This record gives sequence, C-alpha cells and structure tokens, in this order.
Amino acid sequence: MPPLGPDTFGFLITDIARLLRRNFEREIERAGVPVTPAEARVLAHIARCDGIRQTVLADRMGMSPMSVTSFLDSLEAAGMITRGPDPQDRRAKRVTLTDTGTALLTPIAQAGQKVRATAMAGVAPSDQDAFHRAALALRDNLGSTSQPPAEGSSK
Amino acid sequence: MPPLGPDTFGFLITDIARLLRRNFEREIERAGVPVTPAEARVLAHIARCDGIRQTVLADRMGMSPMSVTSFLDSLEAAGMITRGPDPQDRRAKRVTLTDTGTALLTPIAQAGQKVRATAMAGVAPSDQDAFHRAALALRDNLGSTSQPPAEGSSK
DNA sequence: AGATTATACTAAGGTAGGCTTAATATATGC
DNA sequence: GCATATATTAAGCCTACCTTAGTATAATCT
Repeated sequence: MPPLGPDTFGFLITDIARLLRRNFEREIERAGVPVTPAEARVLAHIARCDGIRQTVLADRMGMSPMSVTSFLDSLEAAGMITRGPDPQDRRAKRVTLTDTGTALLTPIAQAGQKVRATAMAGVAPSDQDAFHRAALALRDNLGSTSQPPAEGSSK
Repeated sequence: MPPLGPDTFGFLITDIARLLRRNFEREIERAGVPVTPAEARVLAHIARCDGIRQTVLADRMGMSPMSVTSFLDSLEAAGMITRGPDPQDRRAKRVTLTDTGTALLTPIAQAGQKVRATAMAGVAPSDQDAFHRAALALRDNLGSTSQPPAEGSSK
C-alpha cells in the first residue's frame, strides 16, 4: 500500500479540479461572461442536446432534478435559456438556449481552451490523448451520465 | 474550436472529481472513518510532513491559512492531530498526527485505492501511467503546491 | 376508474469547501 | 523602531450541491 500523500490519485484529481475551476473562473470573468463554472456546465449540456427535458438533463449531469431546477431558474432569469412545453408530455418542459445563451458558448469554450492549454503545457500529445481517453473511462466507470451516442468528439 | 460539451476537458475533470468524491465519501463512511474528503486530504498532507507549520501546510495545500486553521480546529477537536510550539519560532505551531489520526491513514488509503480501482477498471496500464504523469504536470502547470523533493512516489 | 408513478416546482434548511476583510497578540528580522 | 510574519478570532459571503415535504398536473398501469 503506497504512502498516502498529495499525489494520491483522488487528491491529485481533486487538486486539479479545484485549480481548473479557479483558472476557469478567472478566464470567464475576463471574458465578461456572467456565469459560474457550474452554470457554464449546464449551458454546455443544454447546448449538446438542445430541447432536452429537465429530468433527462439532470440525469445526464449526474445531479438531482431539483438542483437542476435551481440552475435553470438562474439561467432563465438571465435570459440564457427558455423553458417551454413538451408537446409529447404536458408535465414536462424542454430547455433550449436563447440567442443570448448561445452567444456565450464561444467565449466559454475559449476560456476553457485557454485553461486547458495552460494545464497541458509541456505534456506530450500522446500523453494528452491517453489522459483524455482515461478520463472518459474514469467518468464512465464511476458511473453516471448516459451519453447520447458519441457524435463526434471531444475537447 | 471543438463543440462545447460534457466531454470538454474542464467539465470532464470536474465530473470525475465530483464522482470520485461521492465514491470516496461512501467508502470512507463504510470504513467507519469519521472525516470528510477534504479533511482526509489535510490528514494526508500532514502525514507527508509530520510536524509541518500551518502556513507551510496552507501553502502546500493551495489554500488560505485561515481555511487551514478551520480544518485543523476540527481535526484537533476530533483528536486526530495536535498543534504544538515550534522551538524555532514562537509564533508558529507545528502540526502532528496523533495515534488516532495516524490510525486513520490506512483505511483512508484503502478507501481511496478502492475508488481508484473502480475508476481505472479497464484502462490500460500504460494509459494509467500516462494519466498520472499528465495529472502531475497539470497540477504543476496550474500552479500551486510547492512539493518537497519527490521522495518516492505516488499513488 | 382508481392507484401508482412521473414531471416540475415551491419551501426550507442543510452540508461541504472554500474565500474575504478586519483585527489582535505575539514574535521575528532588518 | 518598524515592517513583516504567524496563528487566530469574528463575521459574512459564495458556490455547489443535497434532503425532506409537499403540491398540481399528467401519464401509465391494473
């Protein structure tokens, strides 16, 4: 059993996530995008499946429907998304991006890309690829997001 | 610019971190270890450098000294650590693990190992190695923890 | 038709993991 | 002496979720 320390897998990932978040927040703010990282994530998920139902979105994001509702409330109030009726199930609502929301995707992506570039500086491309492959596997293994059929990728 | 989506680097890492944390929490609870993941991390850092000063610990962990104080308060109250005077600087305190705290390291490590195994299932060993290498680089690149000279490794 | 389950939401409150400003007492270094 | 360092207290804030409880409405199953 190797020594428990800062480089232990779980702590390492947690560190990275925290640092990523800090950097992302900074870049997003610089870009003048008025969302939090988690909100950005919600937007990204919606962008991936525009018109998605709230419960499906929650499932995809691996969080409770109620938490999703909170995020959607904020995003809707900010004019970034709209929620409209589902013609096939009157209980449900489908979430779509507004033009305002859609316009935010590029700066968000750019901010993310910038952070990613910083993070990956000096890492061999093959290691980067391996990292991404492993990361996808990790996420799947740890259970969660049932993705729609991969429709082209990543990054 | 690739499409923004759930597999975007930053969101992917965030997802993994969140899932790791959930799994870790569950395993820790199963093991009957009364700490939160963040507390476990603090313990791990202390274990790495027993007798470390609080400010150094904060720096190592990439967080503010005051936040560290909060964590240490909890851990000390739980009898897992002690804070004693630094013979070389009377302003400072050195943090050490108690026997109680030390005894928690193994179950914590085991819990972490279990989660890691789950996460890495089916990932080629070479990809695992690459992942770890890249992860270390990522953390360094994103800035933070000045590590003591690597004194043997990891995982 | 009635029972059960599903969808979105409101209300309320909580945990965890930090952060910040402000200030204090004491100690160290120049 | 003055500036900086160390740990701490006080207070309040933000983000990212979670949970129980309940409601109105709708869909599905028996």
